[in-house]
Amino acid sequence: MPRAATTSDPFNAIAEPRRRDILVFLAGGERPVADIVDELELAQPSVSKHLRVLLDVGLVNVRRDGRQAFYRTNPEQIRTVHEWTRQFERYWQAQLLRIKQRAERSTPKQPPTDD
Amino acid sequence: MPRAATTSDPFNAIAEPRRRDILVFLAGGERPVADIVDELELAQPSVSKHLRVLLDVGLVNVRRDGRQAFYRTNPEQIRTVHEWTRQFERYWQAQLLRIKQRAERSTPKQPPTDD
DNA sequence: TTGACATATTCCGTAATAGGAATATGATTC
DNA sequence: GAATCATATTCCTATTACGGAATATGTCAA
Repeated sequence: MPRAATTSDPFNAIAEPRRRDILVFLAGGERPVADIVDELELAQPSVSKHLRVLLDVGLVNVRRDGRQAFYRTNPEQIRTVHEWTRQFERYWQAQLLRIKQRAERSTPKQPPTDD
Repeated sequence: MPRAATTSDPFNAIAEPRRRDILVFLAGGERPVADIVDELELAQPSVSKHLRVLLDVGLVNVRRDGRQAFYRTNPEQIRTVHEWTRQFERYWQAQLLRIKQRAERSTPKQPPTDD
């Protein structure tokens, strides 16, 4: 089985670095496609294709006005990924605590608590 | 250019759902490969291959003891993804606020603030 | 209508994927 | 040393991806 489609979920969609760049650029507010092309220095068809993927998974929204298309990031969908990673928060906090305690033990002004 | 290698960064590595399952399973503490095979009901070679990818990007660590290999999630590396998504936090908070305000406006007990 | 403009799609080629089956490596036990 | 156990790697294949170039679609202006 090959890799899952980029349009299958936000995890696959944000695997591509250019798409992450686009999401960051569009986070502040809606922008026409040409602005993305100029700012990120990508080919226009490439931008349109990336936007298509992002649109399919709901990571961006469009508003069409005349011949322009204004895209903006849909932060709610990024939140999906944020929440998944958040479940590991307690583990990296524990890890940081252990590092801190180790540092305190090497300069024992205060008696360290147990591990 | 095809998609970036799964071993290029954590974003690509966690694009695969089974790898996310493995990371969650290994978050609580180290486990031998056979436990992953049993718990997630995957073929053993498949698990070894996924672990290889996760190891290459630093999402897991190994401790080898005899013929067994004990893997555990390295939460610090997942934090990379968490921090990237976190930059959108203010935007989805603003979005939630707008939704809340709209709800208040439809039952105007209190005068709503401006949009 | 014609032409210019903004964006989207198609076609092509190369490269990487994940699963399955078979096999390899390496450690223990007899 | 031989058999067994735990894990890793290799080979194969179908599928998908992304970039580039060319082209299509749709809108506005003259």
